[in-house]
Amino acid sequence: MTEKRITIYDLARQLNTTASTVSRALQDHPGISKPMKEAVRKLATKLNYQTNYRALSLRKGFGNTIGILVPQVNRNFFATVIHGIETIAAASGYHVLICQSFESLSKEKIQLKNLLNGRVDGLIASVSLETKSCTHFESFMATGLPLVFFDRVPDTMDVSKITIDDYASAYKITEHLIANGCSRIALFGGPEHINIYRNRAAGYRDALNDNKLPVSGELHCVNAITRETGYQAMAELVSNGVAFDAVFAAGDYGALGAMLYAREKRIDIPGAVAITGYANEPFGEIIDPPLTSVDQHGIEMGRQSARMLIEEIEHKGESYIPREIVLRSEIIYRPSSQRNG
Amino acid sequence: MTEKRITIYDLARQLNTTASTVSRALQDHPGISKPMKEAVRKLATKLNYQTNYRALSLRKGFGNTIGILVPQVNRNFFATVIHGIETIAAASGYHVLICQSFESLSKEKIQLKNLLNGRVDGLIASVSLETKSCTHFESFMATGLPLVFFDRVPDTMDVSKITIDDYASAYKITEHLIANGCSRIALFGGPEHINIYRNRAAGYRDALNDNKLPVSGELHCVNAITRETGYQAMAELVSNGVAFDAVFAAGDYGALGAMLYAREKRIDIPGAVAITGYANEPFGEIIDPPLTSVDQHGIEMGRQSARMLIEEIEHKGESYIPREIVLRSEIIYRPSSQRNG
DNA sequence: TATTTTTGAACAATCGATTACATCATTGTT
DNA sequence: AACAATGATGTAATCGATTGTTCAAAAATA
Repeated sequence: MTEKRITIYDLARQLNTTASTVSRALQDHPGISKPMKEAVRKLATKLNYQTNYRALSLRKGFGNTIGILVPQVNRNFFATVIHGIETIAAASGYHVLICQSFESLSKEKIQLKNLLNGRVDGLIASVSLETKSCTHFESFMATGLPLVFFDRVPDTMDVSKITIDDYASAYKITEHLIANGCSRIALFGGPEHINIYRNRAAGYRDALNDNKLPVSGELHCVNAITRETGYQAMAELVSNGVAFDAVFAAGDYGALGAMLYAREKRIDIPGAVAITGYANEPFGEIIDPPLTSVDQHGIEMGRQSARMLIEEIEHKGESYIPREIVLRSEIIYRPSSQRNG
Repeated sequence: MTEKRITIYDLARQLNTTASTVSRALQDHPGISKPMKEAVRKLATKLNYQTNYRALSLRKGFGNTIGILVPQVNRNFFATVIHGIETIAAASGYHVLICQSFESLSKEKIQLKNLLNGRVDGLIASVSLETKSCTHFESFMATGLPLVFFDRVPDTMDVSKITIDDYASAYKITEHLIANGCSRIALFGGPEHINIYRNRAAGYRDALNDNKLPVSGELHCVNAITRETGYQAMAELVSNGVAFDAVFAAGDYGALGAMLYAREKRIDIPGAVAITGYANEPFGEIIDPPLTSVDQHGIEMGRQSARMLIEEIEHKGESYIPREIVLRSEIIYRPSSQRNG
């Protein structure tokens, strides 16, 4: 059952030569004669020799593997980013190791510890909702491993980051609601220690201010980015008798909760309440009415993250100046927010 | 910048002892004195020593890592199974390495090659849609690494497998459609070299036969499991003037395509055409009308897969008899298929 | 033919851990 | 006082690859 793995020593023995010769032959080293190379290769394929990654990476000190740490893979945005990373990684000869924090700080820390034990040569990460302090990421960096953040990035750290224009798109989508006749726009926000939610909230507020609309506290639902909290936030607005004619949700799932509540209570969308989301999850196109949202160009974000990280990995030793890239997002206008159309 | 990693040799040098003592101290070996253990541990934490996974796994011959190879992580079912696997893996001290085939045979082969190079101690897999022959999985097994398949499993291979009762649930859901007055039920199938689609189709056919309903070729849409192909299949049925009053889709995305076509053409669901899906993707609850589907208990499937694999890993050497587990699925009845109700 | 150059392959160190075995000092036994 | 038992470390081999150095034989040159 447990058949031994073939090693270069096995090959060497059968060919009456040494492991070093076998190793060089397999690498097409110039110092090895043609017939020897032939013989080695032939035997290697015959015995289905596979180079032992563990030995190789120990010897070389790197393993051509990049780690990805995301809150959840079961979100279209993250899955898409991963896809983008994989295309670039594969093209550059890197493998990808995916880990999830499930939005939990403690799990994030555990995953990070595993990763830096020599499993990866660099990391692409997006922090969990619970992550306020980043000491664990700092000790990851202290080991000298390159790190690139995307989307949810800690702003206290001096690392490469890639984000989208959260502020600008939130501003723009809020103005879109205003243009559609909304003046009392509720904000379904997320934890503001996370850059994206802070920036989206800021864009929303500034758009209101610039349009001479009041920013009201009762319209600010602090934690409403899941389906459940979105539903609840909507329910509370209604039951508290708060007057509002739109919801700007900082995430699609919060918007979904709002829509489901509206459906249940027969609140007309967008007639009574216009709704917009954020992330352009696929269900937004399916739901009735289809949901206006912001596409974050996940594939591109993934590609750029991977390129940055690989560059850092391959220039290791030379001091690398962290870069920050901000991608332009795209607002996808759908019926949930358009009153005249 | 590139700060050297601390090794046990560094610790030994600073403590005027040897690496073996340090190693033993860190493992709480009984032969090491208390004060020495204390000193080692203190220095280790002070210098933030991390054991080198590459060296460790080379030495030990295993790395406490299990690989997962799935078509896509961006499917609720697969993401859920992965979650289930992770819970068990974490509890047993294993890490998880996730890879995607993106439904492509060639990518599946590449991922598999990477995995067997000593990166994992065992693999949990579900094959891609393109996978007809399994020689690549056989050569994975030939290296002696344990392998467990779930859901989409090759029936030619003698390995542990975990599936759900596709046949039974398809039979039952077809009878449900019949009970709702449907007699001309279209089958939106998938490639029948994949066990699950073959079994679902068989359950459908047998239910029709047992209820004395004809199995008509024109109602069998061979490849309709994506949103696009589902849409197209529906369009073709209609444009070919085929009489049908229900769709049993072997996958939720095929059902989604059908529903979107129906929505576009104002075909009443379930009045004119009743529709059922398979996999219980979350959008099924959101879409209007909500979609009847089959829940596959992904978490449980993941848990059991992980348990089986870990057991095989830890009993390596002893010859292991492959097991097959069939889980009971659950039909989630929703309005898309209920005419009286 | 004697000497130098080239060629092809062997030798041995290394990566960072673990672990069987050897060694030494101490304590206990008779 | 002689000897065994114990406890605490050190020595060295090992996992499977890579690679700088060495070395012998063959080829080229004088």
